[in-house]
Amino acid sequence: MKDVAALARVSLKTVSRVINDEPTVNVELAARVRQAAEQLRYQPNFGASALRRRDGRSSTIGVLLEDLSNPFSATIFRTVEEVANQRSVSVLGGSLDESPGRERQLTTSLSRHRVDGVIIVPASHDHQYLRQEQEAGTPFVFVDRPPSLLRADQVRSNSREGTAVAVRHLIEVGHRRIGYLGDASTIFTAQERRWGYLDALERAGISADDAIVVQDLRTIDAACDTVSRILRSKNPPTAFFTGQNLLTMGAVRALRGAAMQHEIALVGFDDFLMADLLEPAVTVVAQDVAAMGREAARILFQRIDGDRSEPYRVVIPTELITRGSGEIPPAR
Amino acid sequence: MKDVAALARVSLKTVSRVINDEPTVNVELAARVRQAAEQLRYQPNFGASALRRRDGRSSTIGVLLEDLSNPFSATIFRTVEEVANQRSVSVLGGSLDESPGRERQLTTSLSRHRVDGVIIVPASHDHQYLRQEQEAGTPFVFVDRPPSLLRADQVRSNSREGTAVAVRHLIEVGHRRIGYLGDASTIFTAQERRWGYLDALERAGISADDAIVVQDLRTIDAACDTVSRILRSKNPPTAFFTGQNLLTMGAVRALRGAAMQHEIALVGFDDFLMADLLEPAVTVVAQDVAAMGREAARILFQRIDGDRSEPYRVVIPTELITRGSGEIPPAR
DNA sequence: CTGAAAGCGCTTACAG
DNA sequence: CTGAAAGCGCTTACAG
Repeated sequence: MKDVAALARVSLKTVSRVINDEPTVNVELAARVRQAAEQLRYQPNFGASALRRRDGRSSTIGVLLEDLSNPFSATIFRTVEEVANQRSVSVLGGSLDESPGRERQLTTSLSRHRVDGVIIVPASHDHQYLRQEQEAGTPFVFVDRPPSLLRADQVRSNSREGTAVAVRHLIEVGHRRIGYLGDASTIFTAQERRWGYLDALERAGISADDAIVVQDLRTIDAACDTVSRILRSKNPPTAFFTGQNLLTMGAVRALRGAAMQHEIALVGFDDFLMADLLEPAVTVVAQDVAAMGREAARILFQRIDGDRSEPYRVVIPTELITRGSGEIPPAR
Repeated sequence: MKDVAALARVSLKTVSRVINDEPTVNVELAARVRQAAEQLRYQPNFGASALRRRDGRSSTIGVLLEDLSNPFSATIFRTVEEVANQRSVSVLGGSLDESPGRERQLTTSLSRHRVDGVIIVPASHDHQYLRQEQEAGTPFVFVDRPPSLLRADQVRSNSREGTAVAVRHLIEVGHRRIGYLGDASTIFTAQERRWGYLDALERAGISADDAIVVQDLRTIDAACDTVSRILRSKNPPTAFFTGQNLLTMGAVRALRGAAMQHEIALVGFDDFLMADLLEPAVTVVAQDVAAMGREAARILFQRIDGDRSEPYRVVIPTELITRGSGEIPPAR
């Protein structure tokens, strides 16, 4: 900037004015500054500018997700990025892998970078440690899972109702014995979905059987093994509900392995690429992940722009997509 | 920091020493500083520190990808993030969507953030504009596609050879008429794969037929439509090679739609989740995307650490995974 | 409309 | 081992 000022024969302050598009600059001087900046390929230093600025804005936000390499996380990142880019804001991304330790680490790192706001799919269950930062003016928007012991905005799907609808669908097809596979029970949505499953059973007067309700499954292989084991048990279910993408894929694999894919019904939570090309095509409860990301970004920037109202609590509806696997009637 | 110094009754400089783990600090003073920092929940300001530091390091790198929401890009981001986190470096991510304009925009933004280095899957074909930045000390590592008109490190798969191996495989199964579907011909890897296809045909003395070689296909739907159209043509191929994930999925859909999936062979470039669960399971040329990301990150940090040697050119091998669809013999 | 001085939070370079 | 002064690149607050 100093060099630009020298080359354009103006003061530092005038260069600063031109760079920041302040209107009160003589057209001729502005042109001279711009030409000098061009010639020197001057790039303003965001960090230095943020340091002195009144608002201290860094033009950076943070997005902390479960795992950037899974489609859910990646879609959230992408939609947030889209909104951020319209405002020339850059996005720092990080994966928490369900580790509260990493959550602490990465939020600390974001705070040292003085990000203007954070979108987070949290791994921990106690967010009091964010209070200070929040009160200092950094907004946090929680996605997919609510904040614990902290008042903050949240955006999520109606997991419980969505699951209940799906399980009710299986019941309507005639199933009375429905297996359930769920993710780690520490995860909010996993709990919600299990509740939704129990809601639907209860409404139909069916009592749950722990032998066919398995939680804390995290991978395709774990789900595959579990379904295989249950299929070989004394009184196997006639249908399965799987609480997450990978578990659905694992169930597909197990049913296929047992050549039962056309006899045993299956509904999964969350849609996935190729679900419609499997045989049978897989019936799912689809979440609108892009909408979740967009909403979260919208709220975050609203907060950054000064919105100080009560915390928002946005619930995005889910949709049952019937494709075949969920419409297989019970054999008996 | 000022407050911490006041509370600990030491100078600014001493606080700075403690924060940066300089060894020459009295143990007692250090303890007092740490306690004060804890009490005030002091978070050092990376930006301010970078501003004054000799090396000017921001502890941030940039990763510019094609589209964070596709598995290839997401995997690269994830593996880079992994390496960066070990060094407490944060990662700014961005999607270019094959737009040279966005590439300019986002590299400019990264430069204003004074990132310590950039990993990029480029969209443009002229990277001279990065020269100045590069000479000023910001290393760039190109992934999946080489730099143009710029000397820089690159990490990519052996697309051409991998494709040739796959097409040769189809020829060995007995196919002489093999359709080809490729991505936008502006993309380096799309060109490479087409060359690999032509290499294999030539080696077998088969002349290519433009009627069944289609490029510039970008989506599942486009690939599906194209395959459907070709299947209805006068002289359809007995096998297809698809140059990319989405195109493979589109081909699967089209073959399925025509109920030809067990008659017409298919090999796709790049593996995808569920490929092994389709019927028939899909034979693919798999790239080791995680290895590409890891290598790129490794090289980037080596450069950041001062490596000034000649540009690296790393080629990661691909692997043919036979699963069934590629082993279907021609009907005639 | 333009500029000289001060200061953001930190580290450097130096003196003690 | 510790600290007072200067300065990184920028914006603020003020004077002209």
